Amino acid sequence: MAKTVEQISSALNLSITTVRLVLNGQAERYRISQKTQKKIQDYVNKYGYTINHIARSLKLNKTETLGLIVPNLSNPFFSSLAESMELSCRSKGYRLMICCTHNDPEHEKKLLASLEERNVDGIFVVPVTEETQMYHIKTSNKPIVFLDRDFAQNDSSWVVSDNFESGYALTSSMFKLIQKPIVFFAGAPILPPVKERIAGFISAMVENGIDKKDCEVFYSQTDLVNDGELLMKEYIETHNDIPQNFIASSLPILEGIISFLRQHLGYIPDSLNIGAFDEHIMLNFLANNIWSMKQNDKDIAENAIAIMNNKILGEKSSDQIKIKTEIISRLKKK
Amino acid sequence: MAKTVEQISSALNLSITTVRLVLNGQAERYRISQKTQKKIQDYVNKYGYTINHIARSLKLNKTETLGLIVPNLSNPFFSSLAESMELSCRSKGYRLMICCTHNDPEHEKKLLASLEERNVDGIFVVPVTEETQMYHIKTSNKPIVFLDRDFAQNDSSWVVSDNFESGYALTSSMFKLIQKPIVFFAGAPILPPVKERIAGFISAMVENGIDKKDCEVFYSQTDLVNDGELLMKEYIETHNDIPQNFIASSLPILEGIISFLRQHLGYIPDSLNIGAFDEHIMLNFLANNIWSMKQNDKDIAENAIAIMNNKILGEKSSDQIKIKTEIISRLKKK
DNA sequence: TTGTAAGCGTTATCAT
DNA sequence: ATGATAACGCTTACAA
Repeated sequence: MAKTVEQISSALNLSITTVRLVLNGQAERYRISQKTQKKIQDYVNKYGYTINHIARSLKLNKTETLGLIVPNLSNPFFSSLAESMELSCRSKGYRLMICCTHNDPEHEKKLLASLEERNVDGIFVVPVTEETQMYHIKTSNKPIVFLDRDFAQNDSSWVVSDNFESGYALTSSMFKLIQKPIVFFAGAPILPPVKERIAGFISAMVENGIDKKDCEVFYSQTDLVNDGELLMKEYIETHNDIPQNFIASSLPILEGIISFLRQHLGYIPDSLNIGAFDEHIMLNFLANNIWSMKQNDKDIAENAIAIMNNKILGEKSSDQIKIKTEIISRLKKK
Repeated sequence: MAKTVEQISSALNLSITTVRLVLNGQAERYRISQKTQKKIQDYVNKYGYTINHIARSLKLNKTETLGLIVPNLSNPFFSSLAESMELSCRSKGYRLMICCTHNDPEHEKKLLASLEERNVDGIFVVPVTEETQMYHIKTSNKPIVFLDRDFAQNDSSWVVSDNFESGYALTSSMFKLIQKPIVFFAGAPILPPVKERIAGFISAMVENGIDKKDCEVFYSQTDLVNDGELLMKEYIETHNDIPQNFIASSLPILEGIISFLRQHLGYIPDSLNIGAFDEHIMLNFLANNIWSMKQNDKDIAENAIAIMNNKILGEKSSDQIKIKTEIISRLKKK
C-alpha cells in the first residue's frame, strides 16, 4: 500500500509531474488528457496513495501542526480546553499535538524544544511559572500564544479568562444569598488566575461591608487534590470547626476539600454553601448550594487559534484577550 | 536562532560532517580535535541549535511519534487514559499525538489517514464501531494497538479491561450489602465493554438467586450525558418511581442519571445505592453508598506501548491483554 | 581527522 | 500536455 508518487509514475510509465498534477487536482489547469487522468485514478483507487506529509513539510517548512502544552489532563478544565483546542485547530486545518508538563518547569522547556524540533507551526502554552514563560518568549522562534495565565505582563500574546470579574461575580452571588463571610481556599496563589480570583473575591466582600481583615484566604502550593485536603485540614485545625461558606480556587482543590471532609466527618454536610471555579457536571453530585464559574473554553480556543493564525500569516499582532466567564448556580429547593 | 548544521559549518569554516559528528556525540569516535569541538560547542551555546526532526524523519522513515485516537476527552476515563499514554510514550522516547473522533466513524477514518500521512510510527485507537476497526485493520500499514474495546475478535492487538469480571465483581459487592435486585443503565450496548459488563452483572445476579428475567437492563444509544438522562427518564416513566439500587455503565451515563434526578426531584436521595464503572474522585461528592470499578489506565498504557514497541521493532506479535480492574467502595458510616 | 555525495518524497521552476 | 531537475536538512557510507 501507500504508494509514493514516484512508484505510481514509474508503474504507469508517466512522469512524476504528470501524476502529481492530477493528484493535486490541477489536471484541468494543465489539460492532462482524460485518458491519463483515468489511468492514474484507477491505479490510486486500486493501490491507494497517502501523501508523505513529512517530505512535504521539509520542502515547505511548515507542518500544519500546532502544539499545546498543558500542566495535565486530569484537571477537567484542561481536558476540556484540550478538547476544544483540538476541535478549533482541526476546523482551521491544523493538527494538534497535546503534551503535559505535570507542573515541571524543566519538563515544560524540554517539551517546547521538542515541539520546535518537530517544526510545529506554532505553540500554545499554559506556562507553569513566570520563569518558564519568560524563557519561552526569549528562546522560541515559533509563534507562541499563552493560555489560561500570563505571568509576564509584557507584549506576549495570551488568551485568559477574566478572573478578577469571575471572582467578584461568584462572591457577590453567594453573598447575596448567605450574607455571611466566605472563606477562600486558594490552590496556588503564585498563579495569576488564582491571584486575580482572590482579588475579585476580596473586592466583592469589602463592597458588601465585610472588613478586609475578616476575609480569610487559605494558601497552598499547587493546584492538586492533595493541596485541597491540606487546606481543609489546616482550617479545621485552626478553627476547630468546618467552614460553612467557602470558595475553592479550582476543581482539584475542591475535590481535595470534599474528600477530606468525607474522611473526617464521614459525610458532607449539605448545609455548606460552596463556590467553585471551573464548572463540571459532577458538581451536580453535591447536595449543597453550589455556585460555579464556568470558563468558556470554546471561546478561549477559538480566539487562541485566531491569534495564532494571524501570527503564522506574519501579522505581528500581540493580542491579549480576556474571555468572559459565566456563573452556574445550583440551589437547593426549599 | 535555531541555526542549521549547514549554517554552523559555514560560519566556522568547517565541513558539515565535522559539525555533525560533534553534534551527534561521535566526536571521540572520530577523534575530532579538542579545538574544533570547542569551537563548535561555543558557537552552539551562543546561537543554539535545534535539530530538524522533520528532515531526520524523512531520511530515517520514522518519527518517534505515536498517535492516539480517542472518542473524546470529556469522559474522564479517556482523559486519564490519554494522560497515562502520554507519560508512557514519553518514557519510551516517543511523542504522542492525541486526537478526538467525537464518536464520528468517518472522522475516525480521516484521523487515522492523517496520522499515517504524518508518518507516525504507530497508532493507538479506541474504535467507535466494528466497521471502523475492521477498516483500520484492513487499510492501515502502520502498527495499530486498539484500546478499551475490541469489536473485531480476530488477531488484532488490543489492551482492554477485564469487563466481564469487572461487572461481576461490582454486582457481587453491591449485592452483598443490599440483597436486592439492581437495575443496570447501559450507555451503548453495542460497545463490547458495556456488553461484557452487562454479562458480568447478570451472571452475578443469577448466582445470587435473582431470576434472569428480573435483571432489568435499560439500553441507550451512546455513552453521553444526555443518554443517562433519557435512561432515568424512561425508568421513572415505566416504574413511576426511582430505582433504589442501580449501576451506570460509564461516568457520563451516571452524570446524566444524577442530573436528571436532581432536576426531577430537586435533590439526590442519599438512600440510593449506586454502582459505577470507571472511578473518579468526584464520586466523593455523592452522599450515597457508592461502588466504582477503577480501570487501571497506567497499566493499560504501559502494556499498550510495550506491544507497540514490539510491533515497531518488527516482532509480529499480536498481543491481546486484559487488565484487571479494582473496586473502590465508599459506604456511608452508620 | 575531515570532506564528499547520494538519497529520503515532496514542491516549484523551467524545458520541451 | 508532459518531463527533468534542484532544493529542503538530515544520515550514512565511503573517500581523502
